[in-house]
Parts: sequence; C-alpha cells; structure tokens
Amino acid sequence: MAARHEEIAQELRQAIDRGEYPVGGTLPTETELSARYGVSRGTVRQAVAALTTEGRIGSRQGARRVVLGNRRSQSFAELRSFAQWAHAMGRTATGRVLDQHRRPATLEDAEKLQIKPGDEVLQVLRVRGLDGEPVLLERNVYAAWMADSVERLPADCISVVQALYEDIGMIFAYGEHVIDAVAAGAEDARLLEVRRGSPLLRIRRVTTTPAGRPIEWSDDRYISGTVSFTVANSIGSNPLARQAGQA
Amino acid sequence: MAARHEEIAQELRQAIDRGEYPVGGTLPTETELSARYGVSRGTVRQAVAALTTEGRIGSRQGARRVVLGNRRSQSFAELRSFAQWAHAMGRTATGRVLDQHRRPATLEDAEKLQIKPGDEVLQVLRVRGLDGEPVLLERNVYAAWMADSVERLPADCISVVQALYEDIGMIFAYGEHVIDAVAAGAEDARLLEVRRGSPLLRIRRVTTTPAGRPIEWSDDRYISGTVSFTVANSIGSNPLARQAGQA
DNA sequence: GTCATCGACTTGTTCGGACAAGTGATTCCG
DNA sequence: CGGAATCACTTGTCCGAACAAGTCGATGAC
Repeated sequence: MAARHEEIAQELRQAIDRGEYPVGGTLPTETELSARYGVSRGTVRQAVAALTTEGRIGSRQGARRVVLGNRRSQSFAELRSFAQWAHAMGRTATGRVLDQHRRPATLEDAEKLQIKPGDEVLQVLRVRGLDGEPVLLERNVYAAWMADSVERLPADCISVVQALYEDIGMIFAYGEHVIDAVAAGAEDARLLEVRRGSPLLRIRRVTTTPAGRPIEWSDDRYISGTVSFTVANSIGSNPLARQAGQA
Repeated sequence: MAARHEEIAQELRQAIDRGEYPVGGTLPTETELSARYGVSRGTVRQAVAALTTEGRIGSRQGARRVVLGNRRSQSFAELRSFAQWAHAMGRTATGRVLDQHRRPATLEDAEKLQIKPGDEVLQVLRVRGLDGEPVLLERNVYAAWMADSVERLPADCISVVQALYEDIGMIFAYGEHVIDAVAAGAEDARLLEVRRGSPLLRIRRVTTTPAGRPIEWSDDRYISGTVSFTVANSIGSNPLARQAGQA
C-alpha cells in the first residue's frame, strides 16, 4: 500500500464504514479531496474509481458522488484462500486431503490449464470446514509444474495458497469463477455429511499466475446456507455475467 | 460510446476475440498503442484498465500485458434484464405475473429500500421462462414511488426494465447481488414445476437509480442447470466477496 | 404558481510531462 | 558453464492544465 491513491481509497472506505459519509449521502468533491490530501485531482480520481468498481459509491457526470453502501468486500487473498477468509471472519478453518494422485490430463484439463491432453496433472480432493463443521468439498487439478510443491504440503494444510507462497513464492494472481447450484451426489453427500440431493453452491474456477499461466482449476461445492457470494455492478461496469446453463 | 478510450477498449476487445492477440500472448505496449490510435498514453491506460477489470487481460509493472481470456461478458442491460439477456443468447424469454399487491413495508423492506417500516410497497411474484420452459421465480418488492408505473405494466410484460425506461425514463444504474443455493420450497416447486428440495440458485439483489435511490429488491431463484454466473477477479481488484452464511 | 432559462458547480475526457519501479534478455565474470 | 550485474524497455504513479458535459438550485418570465 505504498501508492498514495490506495491510501486515500482506504481512508475513504474507512470513513464510509465509520458513517462519516452516510449511505445515501454524498462524498466531497474531487477538488476538496485534492486539497485535503494534498494531491492532484487525478490521484483522487484513481482513489474514487476503486470505490466505484467495488460498488461502494455511485458516480454521475455533473453530480456529487453518492454513497451506495458500506459493505466490506474482502481482499483478494481472503477471497482466494479459504483459510485467510475464515480467519478474517473470526472463524477457524480446517482442511484435510482425502485423495491425491497423478493422472494424465483429460481434454477438459488440457483446455483449462492450456496444456496438451495426456500431460501429467495432479488431482486433489479436499474437505474443508469452519469451526469443525464440514462446509466445502474441493476438487483441484494442478498443472504438472506445480505438482511437486503441492505434494510436499501436509495433508492437513490449512492454507494452500499461503503455503505455496512461502514455499516457492507462487502467487495466485487472476481467477475466473463460474457459479451455479447443483444437487449433492453420492460422494458429495457422504463427505459433507448431508443428504443426497441437498442443494450445493458450486464455484468452478481457473487460477493463473501474474504472467497469465494457468496454475490449477477447481470445483468447490459449499453446503447451502454456509456461504454466500456478493457482487456489485453498475451500468458502467459489470464484472458479473449471466450465462445459459450447459451444466 | 463517445469517449475515445471506450472506442479503443472496444477495438481491443474485438481484436482479442478475433484472435489477433491470442490467449497467453501479449498486448502491444502503451507507447505503441498511443501511436497507433493517435492518443496520449493516459487515454490508452484508461482503455486497457477497462479490459483488466473485465478479467480479459493481466497487468504487471515492467512486463507487457498478457491476454488471459476472450470470454465475452454481457452488458449491464443484459445482466439486469432477463429479457435482454435471453435475446442476446438467441433464446425467447417469457414472463407472467402470478401475484401483485400492495402492502406495508416490513423491517427488511425498509432497510433495503431505505424507507420507513409501514410505508407502502408493491410486491410482485413473477415466473419467467426460456423458450417456454420455466426457469426463474422472481419475487420483487418495489418502493411506493415506483408502484404506479409497475402496476400499469401488462401481466405478461417481457422486459420490465425496458418498459419502465420507455414509460417513465427510469434507469436501473447500480445493483448489489448476493448469491447462494437453496432447496426449493413448496411454492417454489409448484410454480417452477420441479420436485420439492431441488437445488435452486438464488440471487438476491437491490437495485438503485443513478442518484443512488433504491428502486426495488428482488429474490430470484433459478432452476439448477439453466443459468450460471461468471465473475473474473485479480489480485488488484475483486468485485466478488465471499460471506459467511446467516441465510 | 409553474415552467423555462441561466449559471455556478462538479464530474468526465484528454493532453503532455516526469520519475519510480519492475521485467527480461544480454553481458560479463569467476 | 552458471550466476550475478547491467541495461533497455515497460508499466505504475503523480502532477498540472484545459475544456466538455451534465446537474441542480436560483432566478425570472408568463
């Protein structure tokens, strides 16, 4: 957080959370913020642009910016790492590897990881919980160049993302997520201790390095009622997209 | 699309979709793009910033930008309007109002719509379908100042958003969505023609005007397998947030 | 009283410049 | 041959300025 515009964005976020700028009210003008923080208008605009994409404030030409909400959106690390997210929520995360083996890449693996079919991949099945209760079933497929590092992790590793960062400096930089709902299959039900057919929230994602190289893809299934996802959008930018289901 | 940086962003999007900049490859440098389009570097940066938040390209200081994917994300209108989204997918949307009545606002209504408890609101129950098949059950609550316009709509109105825009110039500008999975209740099951307990993807959202005034909130339940949501994020920006479930 | 006009104010767009910070290939040295 | 240092290149940050475009309240005409 060295950049000045990030500092300002953070201060504005906190001010909104404190109620200094109430929901439905307006933010100070760019000129006033420039003077207050002693920066140029461009720097202020970078800061408020961040809050806008987060959905905290709305922006229209000619009118002051409006505070839309004070919901706190977790950081990327918290989003991508179940353990760090749980920690931020004041909950205790658990995790256990149930199965782990190497196999040749299927066509699906090859497409998602940008490798050739038949190349070796590492498949991992994990169950994760909050405060001892199972919450999430995670099926991961890692590219071969990651496999060694993942296999070295202990079976009860809490935070895979953090462990890989400390171990080999691996950073998970980008992710694409597809969200839908499915019924629990036989294996899902047994491992998550729910009835077959129970609704599960499914998130399928592909993660890449900062250089754009795919690291892994994953199929996460959350027990209904344990976790929800929040997304904000505006007429100017919509990170979220609805797609017809081809299951 | 008057702004030059938006034009450039659109051209870059199309170039990526055409395969001119293949996935895994790099984009030209900012300097080169500046020269090509005859604009300053700042304008180019605004354009590529848009593609970055969409998750199409990755960005790291010192290195050229990387193409992450060419998935096309729908426009805001398509996201917010079931009808417009269906049209863009080449499907036919249907819709029917099952129930519509005014009632006093509950505490939940009041909080979400920023009104006082007891103020009048308009509740609407709609079922919507694709190509004749029911797909989505929609429970809407509109603020009183919108009620008249909504009531004037025909019961089989396909696109509520578009009708309200043409009728009174109402624009849905911001939205916040909470996504989770639930089991179909008795009413859900009957109206959607699925078994009780079937998994449904639930989207709860609040929509506001450009000025930040809440218009309506909604509880949408999609039949599993018919629709999925996609979101992209990066280490620098994450519109998506995971939250512990208090259902 | 109602409505149109006006004008101060605010955000959006774009330019040009300067420097900091990080990357990646090359070069050089042991 | 391997690894460290170098260096050109690229993106990130920040400044200051100017004008366009839209909002919103006040003013004034009818």
